[in-house]
Amino acid sequence: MRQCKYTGRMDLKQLEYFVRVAELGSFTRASMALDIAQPALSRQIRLLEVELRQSLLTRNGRGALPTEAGNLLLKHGRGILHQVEVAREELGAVRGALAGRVSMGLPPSLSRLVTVPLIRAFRERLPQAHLTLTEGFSVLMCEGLRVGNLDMAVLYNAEHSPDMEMTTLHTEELVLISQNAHEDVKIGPTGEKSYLQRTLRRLPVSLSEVADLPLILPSRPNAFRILIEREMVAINRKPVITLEVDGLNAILSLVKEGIGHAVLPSYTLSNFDDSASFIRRSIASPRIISELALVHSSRRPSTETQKIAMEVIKSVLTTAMKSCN
Amino acid sequence: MRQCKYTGRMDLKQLEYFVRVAELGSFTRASMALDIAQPALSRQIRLLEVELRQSLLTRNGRGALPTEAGNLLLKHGRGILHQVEVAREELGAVRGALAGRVSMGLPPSLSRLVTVPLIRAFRERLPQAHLTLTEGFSVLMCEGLRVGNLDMAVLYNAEHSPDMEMTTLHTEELVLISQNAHEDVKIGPTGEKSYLQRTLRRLPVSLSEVADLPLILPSRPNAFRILIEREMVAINRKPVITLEVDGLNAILSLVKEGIGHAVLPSYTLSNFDDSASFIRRSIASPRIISELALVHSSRRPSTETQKIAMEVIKSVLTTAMKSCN
DNA sequence: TAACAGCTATAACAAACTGGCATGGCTGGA
DNA sequence: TCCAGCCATGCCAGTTTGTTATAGCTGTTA
Repeated sequence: MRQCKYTGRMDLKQLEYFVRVAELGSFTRASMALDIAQPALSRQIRLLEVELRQSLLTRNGRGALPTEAGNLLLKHGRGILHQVEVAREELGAVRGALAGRVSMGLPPSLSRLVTVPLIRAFRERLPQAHLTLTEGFSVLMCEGLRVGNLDMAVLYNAEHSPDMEMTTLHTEELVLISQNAHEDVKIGPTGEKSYLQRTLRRLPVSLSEVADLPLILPSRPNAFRILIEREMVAINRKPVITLEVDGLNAILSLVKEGIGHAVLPSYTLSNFDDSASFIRRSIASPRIISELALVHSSRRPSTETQKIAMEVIKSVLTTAMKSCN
Repeated sequence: MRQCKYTGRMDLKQLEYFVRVAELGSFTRASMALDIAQPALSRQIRLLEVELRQSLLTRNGRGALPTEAGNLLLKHGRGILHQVEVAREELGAVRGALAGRVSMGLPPSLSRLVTVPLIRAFRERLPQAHLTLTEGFSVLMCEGLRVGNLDMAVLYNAEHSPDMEMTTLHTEELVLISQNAHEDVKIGPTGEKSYLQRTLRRLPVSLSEVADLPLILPSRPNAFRILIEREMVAINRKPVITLEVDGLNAILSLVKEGIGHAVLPSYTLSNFDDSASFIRRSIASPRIISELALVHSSRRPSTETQKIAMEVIKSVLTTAMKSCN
């Protein structure tokens, strides 16, 4: 007669309810969105809290906000629900052609370069499918992959992990990007005007020379930043960081003003409209190699649609890279 | 009365059941493993098949094998269940260990006194948590609290506000701090050498007397400055301000040189290395009471970690105050 | 081939779960 | 101080889930 061994296994329904409440910040609004009565919501959330033995939302007179634990569950909950959605769609895909949803993460440095061709190629190859592009920094992307929010992501210098499967898409060396100074040159301590004016445009510099220049770098834990610092340490130097700026456009604007130099993959200039304002010099001895990889979870199966999406992003990136060296 | 808009949202329970049956290749064995009756399993699987509109298992006389769709769902189901497990584990971890981050603001006058014991106590009580200490003046702290930069702050004479919740930590009267003049005394217009040398060390002065002395005060809107001026106005006097200096060390250095006198809580001397160089006199009639309060936003909910952090800062401050009167 | 052994499906019933409605209490704002 | 908005609680009804008993099917074996 007894029916339940464990009363209250966390339920997809509860998870969905919780995510909605947390997102809308209110039981009442969520109850309207979910089209159920508010007390039912209150109870389901309460049950979830009881099962997990901690409160997930702090209620106040004007709504509810997630607690720390709540935020954690929110992340995972979104991921889980996304996966369920993917599974359901793939199972239903027998009838339709290649429908389904793919959520993909891209680093901001690539977004301008590949977003449009990517979406175009995607539309062509998988017209029935639904693509979600998310732009963000590596840390966020990894998190998204881990909890299941993202199906795949393009990352710089991703670390190997048993949970993640990765394919290298492209390797590129970082270059020194400086102001293209027409008149007065005050680029760095070593900059003699005539020297610069004549040969700067293509002359490789050593990393040690770069260490003398005032740099504008993204703040940690940005992948480029870490890479540069690591290489500098290897030659017993430290970068002179004039400014920490996150955001490529901002960095390049500052470089254009002559505030400092940047060290980036050269194609990032294609994010910027007037690449004539800049000088690119390759960095030799040692070269700084940045690796671009496509990463996806090895714990979760890829749907057919996702496999094709991976092919698409690969080919788009390859051609995009070729077109701008 | 109607309860279900969509009857049969694929359920984690169903998913788990299905995975077990598929893995064990038998309803009966799975029913034993799951510790439920076999007919219950049969029905749940059937419901799943109905919802997904395809059969997932081919039953034969000796058990059941997954169909093609079944294998697909098996892969996805395993991934989803794994993710749920991860989520549950992480939430359990949060519950046990108090992780989280706390950012706390301190007035500069306290920093030297409490920073080290505070961090030590914090490490001990909340080893998992991340503490950010910010030192700054009241105005900045208030702003930080308002915009959410800071979770809590220790402030002098904070004004009450509906948005802020405050607990008084300590009340202390301000004292007159002067140069400990061994030889030539030129402390003030009223300073007779013999008088000072004999009784200065403990003799209370009246506020009116203080109003005659040349003072070194912080510039407005410093909390002490405002407090002193307010009290002076109350007795119809105005302070004689020789210098406006922000920064305790600077003020005390100047006092040590005999440039003027300072009016501060007596424990501020512990910021300074050689307190022997100074004379402290309490100020009587009226006493100037400075109130130290712990303030945090009443808009935002406090996490458990933050609550504990508040306890920690309270106790650290209390013991620190006791140790230097 | 017929009986058997093992497995799954169905039926009937009980307990529990979920949702709806009415209501109460709290909080924040006018 | 009152009012409006929001969440919690109590209670009821419909549905779901599990249990037991039993029937039907399949492959094996005598």
